[in-house]
Amino acid sequence: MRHLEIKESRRAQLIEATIESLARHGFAEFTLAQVARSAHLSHGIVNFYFRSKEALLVETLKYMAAEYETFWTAALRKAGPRPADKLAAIIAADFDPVMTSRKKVTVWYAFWGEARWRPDYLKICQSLSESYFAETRALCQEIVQAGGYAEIDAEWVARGLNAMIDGLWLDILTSPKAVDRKDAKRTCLALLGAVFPREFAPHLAAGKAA
Amino acid sequence: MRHLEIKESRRAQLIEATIESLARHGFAEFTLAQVARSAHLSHGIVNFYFRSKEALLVETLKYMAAEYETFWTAALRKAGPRPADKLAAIIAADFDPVMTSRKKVTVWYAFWGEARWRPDYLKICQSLSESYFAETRALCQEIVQAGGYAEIDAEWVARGLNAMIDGLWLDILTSPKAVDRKDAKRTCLALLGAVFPREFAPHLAAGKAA
Amino acid sequence: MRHLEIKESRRAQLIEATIESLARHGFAEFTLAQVARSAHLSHGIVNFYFRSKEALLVETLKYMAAEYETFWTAALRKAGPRPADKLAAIIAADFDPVMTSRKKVTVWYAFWGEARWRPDYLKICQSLSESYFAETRALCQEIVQAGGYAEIDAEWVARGLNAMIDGLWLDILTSPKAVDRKDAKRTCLALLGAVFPREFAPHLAAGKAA
Amino acid sequence: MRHLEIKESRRAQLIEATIESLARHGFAEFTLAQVARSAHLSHGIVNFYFRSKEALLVETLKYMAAEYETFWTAALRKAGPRPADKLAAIIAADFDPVMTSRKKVTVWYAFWGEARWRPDYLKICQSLSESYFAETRALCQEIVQAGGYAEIDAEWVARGLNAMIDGLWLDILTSPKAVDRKDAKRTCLALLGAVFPREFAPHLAAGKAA
DNA sequence: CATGAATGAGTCTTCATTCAT
DNA sequence: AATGAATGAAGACTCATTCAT
Repeated sequence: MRHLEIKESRRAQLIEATIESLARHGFAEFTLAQVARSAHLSHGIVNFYFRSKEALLVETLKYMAAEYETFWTAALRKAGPRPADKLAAIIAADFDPVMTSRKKVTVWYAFWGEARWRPDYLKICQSLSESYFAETRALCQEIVQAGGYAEIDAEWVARGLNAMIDGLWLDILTSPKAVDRKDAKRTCLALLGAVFPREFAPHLAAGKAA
Repeated sequence: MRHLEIKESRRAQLIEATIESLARHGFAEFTLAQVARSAHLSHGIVNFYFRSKEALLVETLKYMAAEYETFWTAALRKAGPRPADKLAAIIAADFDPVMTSRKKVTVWYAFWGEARWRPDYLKICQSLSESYFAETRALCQEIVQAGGYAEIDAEWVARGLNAMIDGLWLDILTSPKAVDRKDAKRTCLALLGAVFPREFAPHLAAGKAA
Repeated sequence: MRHLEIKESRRAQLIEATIESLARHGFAEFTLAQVARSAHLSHGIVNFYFRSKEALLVETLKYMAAEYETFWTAALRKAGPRPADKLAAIIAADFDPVMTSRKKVTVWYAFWGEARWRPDYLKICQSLSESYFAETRALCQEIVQAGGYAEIDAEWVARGLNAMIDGLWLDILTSPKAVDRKDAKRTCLALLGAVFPREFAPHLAAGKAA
Repeated sequence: MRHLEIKESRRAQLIEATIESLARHGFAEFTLAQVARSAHLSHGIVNFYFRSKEALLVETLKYMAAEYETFWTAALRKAGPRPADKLAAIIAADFDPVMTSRKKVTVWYAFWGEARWRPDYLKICQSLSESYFAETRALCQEIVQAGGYAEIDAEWVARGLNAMIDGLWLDILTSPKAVDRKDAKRTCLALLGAVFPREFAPHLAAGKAA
């Protein structure tokens, strides 16, 4: 293997270990020693592949953002042609157990928690948020126009939907007994069903049947 | 002043300094030295009033939880008699600039971020969440029954509303330019308006007029 | 009560608390806060009655030295007229449960442990040791001369006896199950019996009978 | 040099520095910073090689116990075949300037001083004491049986001898002008000479000649 | 490439001492 | 005379980072 490949594979290994470590212990107890241990590598290696602890964390966040963006846009492509189907696909993706592992989402929220004070994190998180919001807003607008919901402001529907998804994930993480993925998905669809009854009736029915 | 009063006032002073410190620097850079500096006291004093750093943080969270519960239930009492008015009052309280200062909410989310890994925090946060959820669910159920919305599940409305409020606060904190308190409140009322159109039409109209 | 009397009584109270504290926790965990607590007095009082922590400890040691000297010379006075009786009386005093409480002896050895590095302590301990040694040596010399033990060096008998007493106390303190006061006393008398058989036969017999 | 060797050599270096530090300043002023300074290493290194200050002290004590046991049993092996020779060899070893440096013995008594309150230390000290006592008692018993001293209790002779050695070491440490190694050794032999005159006459004569 | 020893800055915590009340 | 709040120095311990091997 070439040096560059080794380098990339080691970096990936350390990023995975970082995710693992953050998920298991949180930011407060996150140390490079733990990362190294979790990656079954020596203590000093981390500063060899990453300039600093901060750099490792930023790279990890970028890695997760790219991964998330990839899988979310893929879900969109695979969805049916109608905007409602696309919205439903995005929601399904957000609560898909295969794609959004509990571990990953835990780490997402750990980063969100710190982002307030770290411009680096904030920029990455905001950028992801914005593209996600832009997409859902566009879809809502299509429905509003095509469905004759003139009195509805697509902006708030998208805003509210995004907020609800974020909030539900917090519920799943902190009160797993009270809320699970299926509940969360159904709640989001119920919101859309209340706003766009004609377009989301079938999705709602499917959600209940599941 | 009596000793007990001094003691209480110093504790409050240090708790306020803790909130200040957390809001300004986040958990990652939170140190007792900063707290002491922010309270204009010597650093040795903190361990005189609180057994440990952890104890100070837990007391701070308890203090905030009590404060929040107090004003939230007060808002409920002052509200009109109809369930919809009460729900609207709760929402108004959640986004009231006087009651929920940006600083305090910032700190709330800092604690939520850590709560995943700290049973102490988790318990306090969950308990607050649950009583809040129980109240909003009860109000939604009243509306469902009184308003003839037999097909609507009050549980998901309350769950979704709570999640949306949490999510909107995150938006306000991390994207203050994109979302403000007024937007957030209107978005919540729009959700309720979509679900319970008859009861929330007036609130919506008032929200838009504002 | 006069001020001076209060002062003396408080000092005595604090010295007793110091002994208590040292016996219970040793030097390593000895703090003024503990002393105050043990004396049921307020935290700041110690530095009011003693210039410093060190001063309190030195005063405590002096207090114990005076007490010990008093009771040891008293035992000597009460003893029979013959030198062997006097020696036996000293030994009996050294292992008398009423006069040498386990607590006090524990503290004695705590001070001895530190004395190596504290000239203040060393002086007090040495002075006590020396007067004790001088007395026992004189008694041994009397026995040597009166008993016709020309070949015996009274110096080493006294030295050895003193050393044995010290060593036995260490045994009692650290291995209470293996050695008790009675064993210790009998061991000392056995030494004397081996060296001065005629004079100590009766004491030995009494020791065995007891 | 291999890593394991470095590790062992550093640990030994730090243990030696601990002994040095304890001997020079005593327990009361023993700090990790001093140990590091005495070992010419940075202060952070100590916690790299030893989990905690306590662990370093326990390891130091274990190290000294092993060392002492080794040379004491070696002295026994090298001694002549008769029990009296063996006893004399043990005593000689105990006061041998090469084997029991003043520094080491000082530290031994520092540990003994703390042992009352530290189960870890106590166990190590007691275990050493006991094996030493068992050996000397066995030797005394042999002499009693072979020498026809039916009336003598070997147990107290051994107990008294051990106590005397401990006590004499205290004298050497605290009153070096009054007692030295040679005095101490002669005192012990005189005790044995008084108890077992036939066996220890030659040792006594040798002691006086020296 | 990789290791892990070494460093030193930074943090929590304890505690003797001071001092206003 | 007594209290206990307040200070600040000092120590144990952690950990990111560097560097020789």
